Amino acid sequence: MADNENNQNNQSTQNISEQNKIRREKLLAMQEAGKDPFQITKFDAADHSVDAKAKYEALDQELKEEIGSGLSEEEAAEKLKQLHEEHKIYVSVAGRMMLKRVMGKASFATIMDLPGTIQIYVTRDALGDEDYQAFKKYDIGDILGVKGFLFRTRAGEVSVHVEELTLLSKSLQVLPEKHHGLTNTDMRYRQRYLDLIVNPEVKDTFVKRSQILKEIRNFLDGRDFMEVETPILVSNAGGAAARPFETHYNALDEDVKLRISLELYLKRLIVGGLERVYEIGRVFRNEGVDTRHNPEFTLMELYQAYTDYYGMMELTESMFRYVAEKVCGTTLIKYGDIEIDFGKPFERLTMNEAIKKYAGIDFDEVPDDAAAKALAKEHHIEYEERHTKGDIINLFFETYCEEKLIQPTFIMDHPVEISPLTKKKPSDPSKVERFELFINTWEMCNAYSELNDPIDQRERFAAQDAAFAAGDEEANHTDEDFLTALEIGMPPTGGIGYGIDRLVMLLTDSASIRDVLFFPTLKSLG
RNA sequence: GGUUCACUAGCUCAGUCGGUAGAGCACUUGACUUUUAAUCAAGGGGUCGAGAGUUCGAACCUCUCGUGAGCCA
Repeated sequence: MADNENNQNNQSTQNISEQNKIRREKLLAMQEAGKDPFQITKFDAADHSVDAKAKYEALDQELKEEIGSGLSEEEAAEKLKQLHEEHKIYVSVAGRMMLKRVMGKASFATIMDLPGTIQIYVTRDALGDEDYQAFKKYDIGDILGVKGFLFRTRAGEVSVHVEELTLLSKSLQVLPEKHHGLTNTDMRYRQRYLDLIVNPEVKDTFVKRSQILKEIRNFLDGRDFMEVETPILVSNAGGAAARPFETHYNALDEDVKLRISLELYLKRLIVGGLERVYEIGRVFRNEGVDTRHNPEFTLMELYQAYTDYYGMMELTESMFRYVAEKVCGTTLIKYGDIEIDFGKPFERLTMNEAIKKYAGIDFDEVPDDAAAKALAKEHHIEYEERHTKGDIINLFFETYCEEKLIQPTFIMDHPVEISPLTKKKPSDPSKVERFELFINTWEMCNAYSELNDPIDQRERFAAQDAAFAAGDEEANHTDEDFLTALEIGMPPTGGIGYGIDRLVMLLTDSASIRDVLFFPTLKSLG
């Protein structure tokens, strides 16, 4: 603690750059002159940059129509100028100064607000000498509030002719360079606020992320789903194959885990009679980081009573199509060099069909674990001794099929061994009623006809406990309360889990999950 | 976990063979009342990620460590 304070003191007094020192001196001078920007509490930012410009263009169009085509070009231009003088639009805009061009007694600057930027024209004549001199000292990065009227400059840019200018906040740090922005990934992630200021496409991505979530909620609302919230701190983190984070709850003197999925609590709510529920929430998996994994990420799960995985396929397909259409305005999505078509019906393949298609092996003809392992050895696929035929099928799928699945494809009917919470297929109890949706080789969601047989579920939990004992650290553990809920009785139910971050990556053409998380998990500095 | 790459001014980047640390933007001062990366003139700004080693001499070579990115598992 003491060390921390020392470090901070060092930063604020010693390791301060020349430019930052100048900014602090400017602030101090303003404060001593009784013009402390930090004492200002509000500004009536009635207009946004982009709306103001649109308003002017609309008026411009109207006035041109009024003039008609009777006059010569020169006369018409003169008349238009005169009409604009008579119909000034007054605006009040606030934002961060991003560019500044001082030319003696007149200046141009660009200020940026949420939707975009607008140029301001600041003159000594309109502001008076004192305010104009003050403006000349303002820095790029300062927050300004301006009031004035709109006009078009000689170069054609709609700008605010400023009559009143207020410094609303002083920036004491130098912003990154105006053309290249901030490229250092470490700094972009640690100081996302800077990234958002200087790299406009970053803002676009996160605006889109918010729209995606909104449209998912709209879609589910249209199907009578109810949004719910369930515990994040749990004693038994189940519902997925992953290692949990562990922590300690002092008041109960009990170790708890952070949830790795939403499943077991949402199903309890189906037992409770809520019929259609979903949750969009953060889950935590104690695993490494790469371009598609962050230890905390946003999962959506939904459960619908009285339907099965075919119902879930219909819902999934409709939802992806709906969200793409609403957010991107099209169902043809460009991601890097490829184009993904959400408009066409999604392909449906069973896992065994997929392996047959891409590896030429028919696992329906493979009799037992030993035969499966022999095949794995033959194809140089590494497996563990505890693996069964189902696990081997999964390994073959991962090796030969995933990389082929670019366009949206439902992979169905997984082996029972890798699906501990799923109903078996009545026609073939070695398989379950499950699908995963693959797009661009990524697993986008995972859905089941949910297992509602409490006796079968207890056996599956027992198998998971055994797997854990045999070294599978990602295995589930028996959840007695969940079993009690199933014993009370859960209707036949379809359920799905969606990785929201990957969906956002696809729809925003982002190469890494870190580009769709404001603050991705990073190692703390020294 | 393995491996490759990156880390130099506030930011983006050069830096030759190991021989006095460079540019653009930004900053300061001056000129400039319709600019568009405004322009022109002058000036200031560096713990070369950290530490150790080799050397007469290290941003550069070697080792260790830190952070990040990519690839592999």
